[in-house]
Amino acid sequence: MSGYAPSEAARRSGFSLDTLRYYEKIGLLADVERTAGGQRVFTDDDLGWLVLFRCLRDTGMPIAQMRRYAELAREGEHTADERRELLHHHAVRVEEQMRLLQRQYDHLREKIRFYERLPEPVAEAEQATATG
Amino acid sequence: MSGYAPSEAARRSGFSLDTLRYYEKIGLLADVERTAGGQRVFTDDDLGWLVLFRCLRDTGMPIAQMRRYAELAREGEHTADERRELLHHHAVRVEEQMRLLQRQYDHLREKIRFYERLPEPVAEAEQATATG
DNA sequence: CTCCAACCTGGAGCGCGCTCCAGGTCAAGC
DNA sequence: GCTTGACCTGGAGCGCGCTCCAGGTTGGAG
Repeated sequence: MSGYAPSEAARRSGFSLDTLRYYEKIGLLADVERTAGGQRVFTDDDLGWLVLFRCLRDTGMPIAQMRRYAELAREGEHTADERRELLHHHAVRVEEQMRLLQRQYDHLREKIRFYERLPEPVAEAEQATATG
Repeated sequence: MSGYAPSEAARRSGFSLDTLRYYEKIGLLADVERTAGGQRVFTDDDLGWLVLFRCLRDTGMPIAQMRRYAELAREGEHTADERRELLHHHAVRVEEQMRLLQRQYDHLREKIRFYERLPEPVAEAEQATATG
């Protein structure tokens, strides 16, 4: 229920074993519990953090910022405002990222349409060059 | 009209001078014209390529693949099919990327809503942990 | 009790995409 | 003609986020 071997935590989180160890080493993941012999035992809470890190990483947050967030959370409830702001600020940048991605995707589609010679007339400067 | 100094090409393309030189060095940008003294003169065509590279890079295409595309284009018209396929394949990956980004953005928004304590009840496992 | 796969550590190395540097050249304005 | 800022080259270095390695330990199955 709550106590996963490293390989199981890796499987569930989608991070590699090395990445899990790395995240702990740099202080992103708080010190993970150990068996008497020193082997890691990941809790559901750890897994919850990993899900969050996956979310933040997939949306392009740098590790330094994730660590900042994690440290704030460890400091206690009084950092909630700062954490919310950090996430909000990140969300704004993700929105920009999404707009840019959509815009460039549209360009890409147009380029592909050019190759497929669909009847829609395209008169953009870019298409007029020999870049195709 | 058609003949830009390096600084002007950088300004128009949004790439740094170093990046422009780098792109030429690795064979991404074809050999750029020079003045008698050896200084680069970028053409409108070069600028068109840079716009394309910007598009592909912003959508996450690795440089090796961009170079492949550029080389195909230099080989001539008979590579058009392969180029179209390359772009199409990339577009598919961009679509996946957009879906993932949207999904993780939604998670992020939910997390932020949790911080703002809006009345909507959230019962996700992730929220139930101490990751907040 | 033995075996062996999974795990441990510290630290080096890597792949990507630039970015910076030293030391020298070019060219437009005065 | 001189100055000065933009430009040139080859090559080293960097920041990020892992990834791999050697050499040793642990612990569950048989």
